[in-house]
Amino acid sequence: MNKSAVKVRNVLERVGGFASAQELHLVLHRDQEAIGLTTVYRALQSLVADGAVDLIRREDGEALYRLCGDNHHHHLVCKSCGKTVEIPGGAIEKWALKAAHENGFRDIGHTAEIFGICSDC
Amino acid sequence: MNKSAVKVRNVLERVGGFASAQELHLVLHRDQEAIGLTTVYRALQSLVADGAVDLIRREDGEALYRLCGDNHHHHLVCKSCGKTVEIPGGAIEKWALKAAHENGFRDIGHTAEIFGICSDC
DNA sequence: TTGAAAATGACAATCATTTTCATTTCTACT
DNA sequence: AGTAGAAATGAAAATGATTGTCATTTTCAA
Repeated sequence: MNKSAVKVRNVLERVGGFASAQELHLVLHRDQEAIGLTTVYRALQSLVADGAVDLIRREDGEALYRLCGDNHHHHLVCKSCGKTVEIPGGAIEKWALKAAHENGFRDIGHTAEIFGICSDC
Repeated sequence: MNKSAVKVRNVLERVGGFASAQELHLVLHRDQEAIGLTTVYRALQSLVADGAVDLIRREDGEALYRLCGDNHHHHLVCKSCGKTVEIPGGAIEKWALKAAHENGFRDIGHTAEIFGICSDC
Protein backbone atom coordinates (compact mmCIF):
# COMPACT_ATOMS: atom_id res chain seq x y z
CA MET A 1 0.00 0.00 0.00
CA ASN A 2 1.53 3.31 -1.02
CA LYS A 3 1.65 6.64 0.78
CA SER A 4 -1.54 8.07 -0.69
CA ALA A 5 -3.53 4.97 0.07
CA VAL A 6 -2.41 5.22 3.68
CA LYS A 7 -3.48 8.86 3.89
CA VAL A 8 -6.86 8.05 2.42
CA ARG A 9 -7.32 5.16 4.75
CA ASN A 10 -6.49 7.31 7.76
CA VAL A 11 -9.10 9.86 6.75
CA LEU A 12 -11.65 7.11 6.27
CA GLU A 13 -10.81 5.90 9.73
CA ARG A 14 -11.29 9.34 11.18
CA VAL A 15 -14.61 10.11 9.49
CA GLY A 16 -15.81 6.69 10.55
CA GLY A 17 -18.66 6.18 8.11
CA PHE A 18 -19.42 6.38 4.44
CA ALA A 19 -17.88 9.25 2.51
CA SER A 20 -17.63 10.12 -1.17
CA ALA A 21 -14.31 10.49 -2.93
CA GLN A 22 -14.85 14.22 -3.22
CA GLU A 23 -15.60 14.60 0.47
CA LEU A 24 -12.45 12.71 1.37
CA HIS A 25 -10.48 14.94 -0.95
CA LEU A 26 -11.88 18.01 0.79
CA VAL A 27 -11.02 16.69 4.23
CA LEU A 28 -7.49 15.90 3.12
CA HIS A 29 -7.08 19.45 1.90
CA ARG A 30 -8.40 20.91 5.13
CA ASP A 31 -5.72 18.86 6.84
CA GLN A 32 -3.02 20.42 4.66
CA GLU A 33 -2.44 17.09 2.99
CA ALA A 34 -1.58 18.00 -0.56
CA ILE A 35 -3.09 15.20 -2.61
CA GLY A 36 -4.83 15.32 -5.97
CA LEU A 37 -8.37 14.19 -6.58
CA THR A 38 -7.14 11.71 -9.15
CA THR A 39 -4.87 10.14 -6.56
CA VAL A 40 -7.70 9.91 -4.07
CA TYR A 41 -9.73 7.99 -6.64
CA ARG A 42 -6.82 5.69 -7.39
CA ALA A 43 -6.14 5.07 -3.72
CA LEU A 44 -9.79 4.20 -3.17
CA GLN A 45 -9.77 1.85 -6.14
CA SER A 46 -6.82 -0.07 -4.79
CA LEU A 47 -8.22 -0.12 -1.27
CA VAL A 48 -11.45 -1.58 -2.60
CA ALA A 49 -9.53 -4.09 -4.71
CA ASP A 50 -7.60 -5.15 -1.61
CA GLY A 51 -10.83 -5.58 0.29
CA ALA A 52 -9.85 -2.94 2.83
CA VAL A 53 -12.69 -0.62 1.88
CA ASP A 54 -16.37 -1.11 1.16
CA LEU A 55 -18.01 0.51 -1.82
CA ILE A 56 -21.72 1.15 -2.00
CA ARG A 57 -23.84 3.41 -4.17
CA ARG A 58 -26.02 6.23 -3.05
CA GLU A 59 -29.41 6.27 -4.70
CA ASP A 60 -28.21 8.84 -7.21
CA GLY A 61 -25.37 6.54 -8.20
CA GLU A 62 -22.55 8.36 -6.45
CA ALA A 63 -19.97 6.04 -4.90
CA LEU A 64 -19.51 5.99 -1.14
CA TYR A 65 -16.54 4.40 0.59
CA ARG A 66 -16.04 3.11 4.08
CA LEU A 67 -13.35 1.23 5.94
CA CYS A 68 -14.54 -2.26 6.58
CA GLY A 69 -13.43 -4.77 9.11
CA ASP A 70 -12.19 -8.01 7.71
CA ASN A 71 -15.36 -9.83 8.75
CA HIS A 72 -17.62 -10.31 5.77
CA HIS A 73 -20.98 -8.58 6.00
CA HIS A 74 -23.76 -6.99 4.03
CA HIS A 75 -25.74 -3.80 4.34
CA LEU A 76 -29.23 -2.81 5.26
CA VAL A 77 -29.74 0.68 3.91
CA CYS A 78 -32.57 3.14 4.50
CA LYS A 79 -33.89 4.44 1.18
CA SER A 80 -34.99 7.64 2.85
CA CYS A 81 -32.19 8.81 5.17
CA GLY A 82 -29.28 6.60 4.12
CA LYS A 83 -28.82 5.07 7.56
CA THR A 84 -26.87 1.85 7.21
CA VAL A 85 -26.74 -1.25 9.36
CA GLU A 86 -24.16 -3.97 8.95
CA ILE A 87 -25.60 -7.44 8.98
CA PRO A 88 -23.88 -10.80 8.93
CA GLY A 89 -24.01 -12.83 5.76
CA GLY A 90 -25.20 -16.06 7.27
CA ALA A 91 -27.48 -17.90 4.89
CA ILE A 92 -26.38 -15.94 1.87
CA GLU A 93 -22.92 -17.40 1.81
CA LYS A 94 -24.23 -20.93 1.59
CA TRP A 95 -26.85 -19.94 -0.94
CA ALA A 96 -24.25 -18.33 -3.22
CA LEU A 97 -21.85 -21.25 -2.99
CA LYS A 98 -24.58 -23.78 -3.60
CA ALA A 99 -26.05 -21.99 -6.61
CA ALA A 100 -22.62 -21.44 -8.11
CA HIS A 101 -21.54 -25.00 -7.57
CA GLU A 102 -24.67 -26.43 -9.11
CA ASN A 103 -23.94 -24.47 -12.27
CA GLY A 104 -20.26 -25.28 -12.45
CA PHE A 105 -19.00 -21.83 -11.50
CA ARG A 106 -15.81 -21.26 -9.53
CA ASP A 107 -13.97 -18.28 -7.99
CA ILE A 108 -17.20 -17.14 -6.48
CA GLY A 109 -17.99 -13.70 -5.15
CA HIS A 110 -21.30 -12.11 -4.43
CA THR A 111 -22.99 -8.84 -3.62
CA ALA A 112 -26.17 -8.43 -1.64
CA GLU A 113 -27.89 -5.42 -0.20
CA ILE A 114 -31.18 -4.96 1.50
CA PHE A 115 -32.95 -1.64 1.35
CA GLY A 116 -36.08 -0.35 2.99
CA ILE A 117 -37.39 2.38 5.25
CA CYS A 118 -35.93 2.57 8.75
CA SER A 119 -37.95 3.08 11.89
CA ASP A 120 -37.02 6.78 12.15
CA CYS A 121 -38.36 7.66 8.70
CA MET B 1 -49.56 6.97 -17.23
CA ASN B 2 -48.84 8.56 -20.58
CA LYS B 3 -48.14 7.00 -23.95
CA SER B 4 -44.36 6.90 -23.61
CA ALA B 5 -44.52 5.32 -20.18
CA VAL B 6 -46.70 2.57 -21.63
CA LYS B 7 -44.24 1.93 -24.44
CA VAL B 8 -41.35 1.76 -22.01
CA ARG B 9 -43.23 -0.55 -19.74
CA ASN B 10 -44.05 -2.86 -22.62
CA VAL B 11 -40.41 -3.11 -23.57
CA LEU B 12 -39.47 -3.81 -19.97
CA GLU B 13 -42.02 -6.57 -19.99
CA ARG B 14 -40.59 -8.06 -23.13
CA VAL B 15 -36.95 -7.99 -22.08
CA GLY B 16 -37.99 -9.52 -18.80
CA GLY B 17 -35.10 -8.55 -16.56
CA PHE B 18 -32.91 -5.62 -15.73
CA ALA B 19 -32.10 -3.19 -18.50
CA SER B 20 -30.46 0.21 -18.63
CA ALA B 21 -32.21 3.28 -19.98
CA GLN B 22 -29.95 3.30 -22.99
CA GLU B 23 -30.61 -0.36 -23.78
CA LEU B 24 -34.34 0.24 -23.59
CA HIS B 25 -33.98 3.20 -25.91
CA LEU B 26 -32.11 1.02 -28.40
CA VAL B 27 -34.77 -1.69 -28.31
CA LEU B 28 -37.50 0.86 -28.86
CA HIS B 29 -35.70 2.14 -31.93
CA ARG B 30 -35.23 -1.33 -33.34
CA ASP B 31 -38.98 -1.65 -32.98
CA GLN B 32 -39.55 1.48 -35.03
CA GLU B 33 -40.92 3.22 -32.00
CA ALA B 34 -39.79 6.79 -32.43
CA ILE B 35 -39.08 7.95 -28.91
CA GLY B 36 -36.32 10.18 -27.59
CA LEU B 37 -33.81 9.17 -24.98
CA THR B 38 -34.96 12.03 -22.79
CA THR B 39 -38.47 10.68 -22.86
CA VAL B 40 -37.29 7.20 -21.97
CA TYR B 41 -35.57 8.64 -18.90
CA ARG B 42 -38.66 10.59 -17.94
CA ALA B 43 -40.92 7.59 -18.39
CA LEU B 44 -38.62 5.49 -16.22
CA GLN B 45 -38.58 8.17 -13.54
CA SER B 46 -42.34 8.24 -13.32
CA LEU B 47 -42.61 4.45 -13.41
CA VAL B 48 -40.18 4.23 -10.52
CA ALA B 49 -42.05 6.96 -8.65
CA ASP B 50 -45.28 5.02 -9.16
CA GLY B 51 -43.66 1.89 -7.79
CA ALA B 52 -44.21 0.06 -11.07
CA VAL B 53 -40.50 -0.37 -11.73
CA ASP B 54 -37.51 -1.35 -9.63
CA LEU B 55 -34.28 0.61 -9.82
CA ILE B 56 -30.92 -0.88 -8.91
CA ARG B 57 -27.34 0.15 -9.58
CA ARG B 58 -24.77 -1.80 -11.49
CA GLU B 59 -21.34 -1.91 -9.90
CA ASP B 60 -20.19 0.96 -12.07
CA GLY B 61 -23.12 3.10 -10.93
CA GLU B 62 -25.26 2.80 -14.04
CA ALA B 63 -28.98 2.56 -13.33
CA LEU B 64 -30.85 -0.63 -14.21
CA TYR B 65 -34.62 -0.90 -14.35
CA ARG B 66 -36.93 -3.87 -13.96
CA LEU B 67 -40.68 -4.31 -13.91
CA CYS B 68 -41.89 -5.04 -10.42
CA GLY B 69 -43.95 -8.15 -10.04
CA ASP B 70 -41.70 -10.10 -12.30
CA ASN B 71 -41.29 -13.40 -10.61
CA HIS B 72 -38.35 -12.76 -8.45
CA HIS B 73 -34.96 -14.27 -9.20
CA HIS B 74 -31.27 -13.49 -9.05
CA HIS B 75 -28.33 -13.84 -11.39
CA LEU B 76 -25.20 -15.87 -11.55
CA VAL B 77 -22.82 -14.07 -13.88
CA CYS B 78 -19.54 -15.19 -15.40
CA LYS B 79 -16.87 -12.55 -14.87
CA SER B 80 -15.04 -13.71 -17.95
CA CYS B 81 -17.61 -14.27 -20.70
CA GLY B 82 -20.71 -12.65 -19.26
CA LYS B 83 -22.80 -15.80 -19.39
CA THR B 84 -25.75 -15.41 -17.04
CA VAL B 85 -27.85 -17.98 -15.25
CA GLU B 86 -31.10 -17.16 -13.50
CA ILE B 87 -31.37 -18.70 -10.09
CA PRO B 88 -34.25 -18.71 -7.62
CA GLY B 89 -33.97 -16.59 -4.50
CA GLY B 90 -34.80 -19.23 -1.96
CA ALA B 91 -32.95 -18.62 1.27
CA ILE B 92 -32.13 -15.05 0.45
CA GLU B 93 -35.71 -13.87 0.73
CA LYS B 94 -36.01 -15.11 4.27
CA TRP B 95 -32.61 -13.78 5.18
CA ALA B 96 -33.47 -10.29 3.89
CA LEU B 97 -36.83 -10.18 5.62
CA LYS B 98 -35.40 -11.42 8.89
CA ALA B 99 -32.49 -8.99 8.94
CA ALA B 100 -34.74 -6.08 8.01
CA HIS B 101 -37.33 -6.94 10.60
CA GLU B 102 -34.79 -7.28 13.37
CA ASN B 103 -33.64 -3.75 12.66
CA GLY B 104 -37.08 -2.19 12.37
CA PHE B 105 -37.00 -1.66 8.63
CA ARG B 106 -40.08 -1.85 6.41
CA ASP B 107 -40.87 -1.70 2.67
CA ILE B 108 -38.09 -4.15 2.07
CA GLY B 109 -36.37 -4.85 -1.19
CA HIS B 110 -33.05 -6.45 -1.92
CA THR B 111 -30.48 -7.08 -4.60
CA ALA B 112 -28.14 -10.01 -4.83
CA GLU B 113 -25.83 -11.22 -7.52
CA ILE B 114 -23.23 -13.92 -7.65
CA PHE B 115 -20.09 -13.60 -9.74
CA GLY B 116 -17.65 -16.27 -10.73
CA ILE B 117 -16.00 -18.08 -13.60
CA CYS B 118 -18.16 -20.47 -15.55
CA SER B 119 -17.12 -23.97 -16.59
CA ASP B 120 -16.42 -22.89 -20.19
CA CYS B 121 -13.88 -20.26 -19.19
C1' DT C 1 24.91 7.37 -8.15
C1' DT C 2 21.85 5.74 -11.56
C1' DG C 3 18.19 4.14 -14.14
C1' DA C 4 13.97 1.75 -14.47
C1' DA C 5 9.57 1.34 -12.53
C1' DA C 6 5.90 3.17 -9.84
C1' DA C 7 3.35 7.13 -8.16
C1' DT C 8 1.56 11.64 -8.71
C1' DG C 9 -1.56 15.34 -10.26
C1' DA C 10 -3.22 18.93 -13.52
C1' DC C 11 -6.01 18.66 -17.19
C1' DA C 12 -8.84 16.65 -20.71
C1' DA C 13 -12.05 13.13 -21.98
C1' DT C 14 -16.02 10.09 -21.14
C1' DC C 15 -20.52 8.98 -20.36
C1' DA C 16 -24.91 8.46 -17.97
C1' DT C 17 -28.24 11.51 -16.61
C1' DT C 18 -30.61 16.04 -16.22
C1' DT C 19 -31.93 20.66 -17.83
C1' DT C 20 -33.42 23.79 -21.14
C1' DC C 21 -36.40 25.41 -24.32
C1' DA C 22 -38.82 25.63 -28.55
C1' DT C 23 -42.30 22.92 -30.62
C1' DT C 24 -46.06 19.68 -30.77
C1' DT C 25 -49.88 17.25 -28.86
C1' DC C 26 -53.43 16.60 -25.73
C1' DT C 27 -57.64 18.37 -22.88
C1' DA C 28 -61.33 20.93 -21.38
C1' DC C 29 -64.49 24.18 -22.19
C1' DT C 30 -67.50 27.20 -25.39
C1' DA D 1 -65.28 22.71 -34.77
C1' DG D 2 -62.36 26.39 -32.31
C1' DT D 3 -59.30 27.81 -28.95
C1' DA D 4 -56.51 28.63 -24.85
C1' DG D 5 -53.79 26.58 -21.53
C1' DA D 6 -51.41 22.59 -19.81
C1' DA D 7 -48.68 18.69 -20.49
C1' DA D 8 -45.52 15.96 -23.31
C1' DT D 9 -41.77 15.64 -26.43
C1' DG D 10 -37.01 15.60 -28.01
C1' DA D 11 -32.72 17.83 -29.80
C1' DA D 12 -29.10 19.94 -28.01
C1' DA D 13 -26.50 21.78 -24.20
C1' DA D 14 -25.21 21.35 -19.42
C1' DT D 15 -23.93 18.72 -15.40
C1' DG D 16 -21.05 16.06 -12.59
C1' DA D 17 -18.77 11.97 -11.06
C1' DT D 18 -15.30 9.17 -12.59
C1' DT D 19 -11.47 7.75 -15.63
C1' DG D 20 -7.63 8.40 -19.03
C1' DT D 21 -3.43 10.85 -20.44
C1' DC D 22 1.01 12.14 -19.95
C1' DA D 23 4.78 14.84 -18.35
C1' DT D 24 7.07 15.11 -14.09
C1' DT D 25 8.61 13.46 -9.55
C1' DT D 26 9.68 9.96 -6.23
C1' DT D 27 11.26 5.45 -4.82
C1' DC D 28 14.53 1.99 -4.44
C1' DA D 29 17.42 -1.82 -5.67
C1' DA D 30 21.79 -2.68 -7.98
